[in-house]
Amino acid sequence: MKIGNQEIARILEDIADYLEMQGVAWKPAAYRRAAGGIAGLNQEVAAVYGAGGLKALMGVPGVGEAIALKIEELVKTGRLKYYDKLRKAVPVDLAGLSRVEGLGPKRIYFLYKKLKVKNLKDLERAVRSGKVQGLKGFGEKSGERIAKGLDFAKGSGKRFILGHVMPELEEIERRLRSVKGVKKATLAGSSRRMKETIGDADFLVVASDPEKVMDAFTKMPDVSRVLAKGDTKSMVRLASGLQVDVRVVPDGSYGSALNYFTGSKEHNVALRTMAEKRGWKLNEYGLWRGDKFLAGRTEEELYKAFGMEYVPPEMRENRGEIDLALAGKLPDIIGYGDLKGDLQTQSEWTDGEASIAEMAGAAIRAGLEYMAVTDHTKRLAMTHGLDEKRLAKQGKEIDELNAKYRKQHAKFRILKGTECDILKDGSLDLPDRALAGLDVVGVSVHSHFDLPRREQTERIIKAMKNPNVDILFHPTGRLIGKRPAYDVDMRAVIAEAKRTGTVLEIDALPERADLSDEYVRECVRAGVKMSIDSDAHAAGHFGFLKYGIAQARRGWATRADIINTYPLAKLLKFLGR
DNA sequence: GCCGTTTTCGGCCCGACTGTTTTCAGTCG
Repeated sequence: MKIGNQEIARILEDIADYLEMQGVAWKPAAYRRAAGGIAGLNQEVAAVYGAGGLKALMGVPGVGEAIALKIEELVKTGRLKYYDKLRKAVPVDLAGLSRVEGLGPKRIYFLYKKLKVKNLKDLERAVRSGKVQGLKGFGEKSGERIAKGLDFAKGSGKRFILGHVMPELEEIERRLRSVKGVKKATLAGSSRRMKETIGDADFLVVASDPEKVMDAFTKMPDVSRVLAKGDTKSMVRLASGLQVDVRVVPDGSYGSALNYFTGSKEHNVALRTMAEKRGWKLNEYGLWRGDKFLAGRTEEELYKAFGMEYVPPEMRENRGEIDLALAGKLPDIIGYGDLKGDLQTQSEWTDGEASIAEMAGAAIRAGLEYMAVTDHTKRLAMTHGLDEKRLAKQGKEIDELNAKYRKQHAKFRILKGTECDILKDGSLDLPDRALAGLDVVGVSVHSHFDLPRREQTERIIKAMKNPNVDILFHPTGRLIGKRPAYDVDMRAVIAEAKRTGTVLEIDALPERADLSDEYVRECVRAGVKMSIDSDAHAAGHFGFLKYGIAQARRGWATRADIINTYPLAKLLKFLGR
């Protein structure tokens, strides 16, 4: 009965598609905006409605009276008569069919009318039997394209985790830069904004010979299909399934094009609206007053022309950054080189792959000054979690390593820590006397993910109240694409963190990215400190830290908000050690 | 259907690419 935000957003998207089939103007866009507004909410729609009724629903971006009434019906009854009626008239699997490349609402409707295609299975049959080819508007190529799109749609249509695809994207950037005649080549789009997941990737190129760029791009070894190849724009699908686009733009428009293709769409729309209000025009070719070019060679120039501070890509979501940039009051967000240490790492003492010495070596190479060893505790038997005795033994090994660093006059220091399990009742997996002897105590949930919200929240809060506890690791427990966050009242957790001085972690492991950017924002607002940790289980994992920093930047965190930007002495003082 | 320092009407981003179009529709980003 209880209906979630994603479900409501999906229904609104479906309604948009149905309206588009009928050729209705503007409404589809309105429903899609509302769906976006719902999907981006940090709170359950049902809770919003419960607290403030219709009025509160209308406060959601893109939701007006008519859509608020529909949401009310959905929340109250779990159904929507208007939607049921649309669906009955054209009973097709919209979500499935629209994942097929080249199929939008109009063609889905057409195929339903002509061939009674309702889902991917029907479509496959229709294409195989050659019924699609020859229909008005569908030729040989269309049939081929749909057949190929089908294979892909059946498998996925999913989003990609940033940290998983970034190495390949960086490689493509290098390749593009090495093409003869290329002056500039840059990753744009959501991956430049460092969103935790991306749907596709965009590159922008300035080149004297665009054709060469297109040839090189479409012939890269990891390209599985060329979706389009033109003079200024090409699109390919990689073997991984990721779609990558490249555009060649004139040098004089590089900044405005980069801005345009970096997005977000919402940020760009706000900029464009601002331009229009001043009687200017902004597009991917530049900022114009009539025929006069005002700016656009670089992004810096563009923002300056608006009288704004430069807005870092990670902040471009139209969540208030534009007003702050206009006022010259953008926060000085943390930079990619600002971390001095890492406060969550695992070693071969439990489920890590490397010895403490090897991990420390990698941390030093990553430019860090300290690293906490935080192996699991005994409750996680499958990782050979540490009990009090083994923890003490591990402490000796760390003392010896630190003594060696001191002798070598190395600045590096290993901190004794733990990732102590929070048990079902909120008590901890190690006795207080063991925790008291450590430099840094992290706690986390690894079991009983399905407790009811109140119980889960109270469990976590109880652990935070233990005076030995410094950090709550991966606070919501989500694994992107695999497991949702456990049901926990994060507002209450953040409030408790403020009260107890508990640090909330931004776990940088790409599939965790936990806290999310929205929660980082709330912590910044609440004055709750955070740490950015790699959760490294191997020497190569310190590279994840940059994704954690990105998440912090997307949440507008400054160095002061992140405790492992502090030099060691200041950190130890903060931890009360 | 939404929204508002052009506010209760009249706008709403629009350019590129593809296929099959004889001048443009559909899709995508």
